[in-house]
Amino acid sequence: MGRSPCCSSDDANLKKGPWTPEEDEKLLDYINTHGHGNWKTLPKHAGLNRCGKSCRLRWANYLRPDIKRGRFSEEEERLIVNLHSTLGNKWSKIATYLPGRTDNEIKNFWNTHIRKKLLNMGLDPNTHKPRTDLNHLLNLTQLICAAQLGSLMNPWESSALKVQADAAQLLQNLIQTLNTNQLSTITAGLMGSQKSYPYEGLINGTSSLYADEPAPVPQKFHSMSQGYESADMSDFLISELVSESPETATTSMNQMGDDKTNTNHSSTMSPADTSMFQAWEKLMGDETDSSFWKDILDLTSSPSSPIQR
DNA sequence: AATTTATCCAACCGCCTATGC
DNA sequence: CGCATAGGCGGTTGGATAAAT
Repeated sequence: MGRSPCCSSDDANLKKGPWTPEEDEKLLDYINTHGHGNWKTLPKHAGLNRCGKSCRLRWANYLRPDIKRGRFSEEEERLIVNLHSTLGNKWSKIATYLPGRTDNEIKNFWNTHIRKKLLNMGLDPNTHKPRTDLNHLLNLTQLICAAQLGSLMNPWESSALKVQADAAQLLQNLIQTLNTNQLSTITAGLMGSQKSYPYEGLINGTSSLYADEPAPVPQKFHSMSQGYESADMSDFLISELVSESPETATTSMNQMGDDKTNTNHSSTMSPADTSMFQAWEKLMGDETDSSFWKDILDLTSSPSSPIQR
C-alpha cells in the first residue's frame, strides 16, 4: 500500500548531505546543456550519485542563476511579514512576490529572524495579533521592574534604555490586546458578532494584517519575471509592525507620562502611535471606574474567555 | 584558551497534488 | 475511475560557525 518514496530503498547507496563543488559543476553543466527535464533520470545522465529530488532542491535553492544572495532588505522583510499575514506559511507563494528569493530562504529567514522579532514585540507570529498569554504579562512586570531599577542606577546607560524600550513595547502591545479584547467583547455583546468592532482600524492603524480576507495584491507582483517597483510596493507594505525602533517606543512611553519631565527626547509620534494613544485615552476616559480592570482581569483569567484564542 | 550555548541555513523527510496512463 | 509517479511544498534536522561564559 502507498507509494514508494522518491528515493527508494534500492537507492540506499545514494549520496546525501552537503554538495561538493564537483557535484555542483556536474549538475550545472548538465542543466545548462540539456535543461533539467525529468528530475528522476537527471542524476544518472549527469553522472551524479544523488536522487532526483536532491538535485532539484540543489538547483532550485542554490544553483539557479537568478537567485539573489545576501541579506534581506527591510522592504523585503516587511513584504514577507505582510504576505505571511495574508497567506500564512505558504512559502512558495510568498516567494513568487520576492524575485530571486527561494521559498526555503524565506522560510529560514522567517523562522530565524522575523518570528523572533514578532515574539519580542509581543505579537503572535501565526496570527500577527498581540499575544494574549499571561506569561507575556509576567514579562512585562519584570521588564518594568528592570527598567525602573536601571533608571535609578544609571538613567543613560544603554542597557537601561533598552529595557525601558522593551517594556514600552510590551506595554503598548498589552494596551492593544486589552483594547482589542475588551472592545470586541463589548461590541460582540452589542452586535452579536465578534468579527469586527468600530475601533479596530483606529487601534491597528488599518493594517491588512488584521483583515479576514487576503489583502489585494498589486497586479505588478503577479509575475515573478516582471520584478517590482518599490514606489508601488509601498502601498502594499505595512509600516508599523516591523520597523518600530526602541527609540520610537521609548518616545511613545514618554508620551504617556508627564511630557514636562521628558524633554530630552524628540517627540515624533507616528500616526499609528497617535491613534493608539488616542484610543487608549478614550478607553480610559470611558472606563475609569475600578470595575473596568476587574472585568479585564476576569476576562484574561477565565479559561472560556474569548481572550484565550 | 577551552568549553558551552546560540544562531544560521542547506539539506532532508514525508506528505500532498497534479498528471499521465 | 483508479493507480502510479514526478514534482512540489512545508516542517524539521543537523552541521558549521559565532558569540558568550
